[in-house]
Amino acid sequence: MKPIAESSVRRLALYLRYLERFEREGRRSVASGELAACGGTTSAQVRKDLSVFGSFGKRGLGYDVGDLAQRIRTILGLDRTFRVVILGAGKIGGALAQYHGFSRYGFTVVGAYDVDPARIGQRLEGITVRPMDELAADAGRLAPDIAVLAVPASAAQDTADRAVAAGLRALLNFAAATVQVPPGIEVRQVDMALELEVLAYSLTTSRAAGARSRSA
Amino acid sequence: MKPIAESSVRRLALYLRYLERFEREGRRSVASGELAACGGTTSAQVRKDLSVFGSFGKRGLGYDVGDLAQRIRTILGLDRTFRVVILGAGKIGGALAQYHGFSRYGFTVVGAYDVDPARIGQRLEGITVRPMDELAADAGRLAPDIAVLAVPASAAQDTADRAVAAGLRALLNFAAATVQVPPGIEVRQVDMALELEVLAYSLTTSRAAGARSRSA
DNA sequence: CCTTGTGAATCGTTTCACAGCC
DNA sequence: GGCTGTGAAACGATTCACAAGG
Repeated sequence: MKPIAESSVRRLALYLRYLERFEREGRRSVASGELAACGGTTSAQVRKDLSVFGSFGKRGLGYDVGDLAQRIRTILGLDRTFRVVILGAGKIGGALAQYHGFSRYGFTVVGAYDVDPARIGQRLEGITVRPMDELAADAGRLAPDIAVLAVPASAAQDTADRAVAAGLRALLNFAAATVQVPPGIEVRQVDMALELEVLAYSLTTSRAAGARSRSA
Repeated sequence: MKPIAESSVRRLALYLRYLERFEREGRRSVASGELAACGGTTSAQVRKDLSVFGSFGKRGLGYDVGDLAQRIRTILGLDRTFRVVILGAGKIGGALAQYHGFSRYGFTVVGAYDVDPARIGQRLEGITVRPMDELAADAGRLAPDIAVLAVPASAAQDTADRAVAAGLRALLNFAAATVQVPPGIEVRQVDMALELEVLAYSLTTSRAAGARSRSA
């Protein structure tokens, strides 16, 4: 199975989200143009994204909602549940633990860890915060797939190292610091400060320009 | 001033972050290759990014740390403070309000709003939560630049509409829902569920592949 | 007729390679 | 010698446009 471009993966995941809404609404079929409108792209893009994996649509009619949703789940490997540990039980970690979208999209929080003794033993949404030092020992039992880093920037690299040492191969890093990991480990950065800076830039430029961007 | 590619803006903001660290450490000069290593890119990329705006470096020597930092601040418009309102005072909104990175990068939280009467009047890090209905009325006094949406996906569109009605032109949306805005309004999406799904995809594929990605 | 699936054309970004300069 | 600045080449992604099929 050839590697798909990340931008394509993102869009597919987004299509899936809308397909699931359509499923709940009882819709039967959907055209590429409608999916495109939801995700802010074009119908040709939707069809290209899908065409890599085969021909799922019916010409003149569109795609079967349920069928396409299931196919995308299979393509993306989202037809199973993923086990998540939260590293850092501060405000952000706590907020993430209770985030409802987690379970909705097939992710289960199976553990929470912190280095601060004051936080160890606290309960976050039914999960007891455990000492960070126990992460590697717990990993065998918990079998986590993904670590979410919710620690200060200064602790990000150390926490990433611990996660990797515990056998985790996918990290979602909320800290405003790039972390270095060995090859084969996947890291995604969610950097709020950076997003704000990009917004700030667009504010400073578009003031005059009057922004002729499409309404999407 | 011509519009720079978003990918370039992101990298510039990242270079700035590392330059500021170098400044604190008392470093005088830096070569493109070093900045590249920090941000996981190449020296040629760094030089291309900068060359759009002029020639700031000295051949054979590199860039002056303080000078380059200041130039990037000017380019990105980050040489002033931006005023942020937080819309949604739940767990996520609360966590964002206390996020220290905010002030560190030149963003000040000037207000917090919620529709839930139970949350109105609560204090978040020195900010009193106000009724969402008052947002438009407060906007003149607070002069907010950016709205951070920390509401459930189901409320995202309504909240975005309120923000736009209140005169905000830049939104950072943490809800797992795409929002539609009029042209000229900038929206950035921080979608944790989507990031997790991308990670999940990489887990399902790379298992066998053995990932020959660069160590960055 | 409407909508898919897809090769070809276009567009933008990244990488290469080297001349120019300190 | 070492590193910048930059045109040219390579690459990748998006858009176009149309043939094919329900």
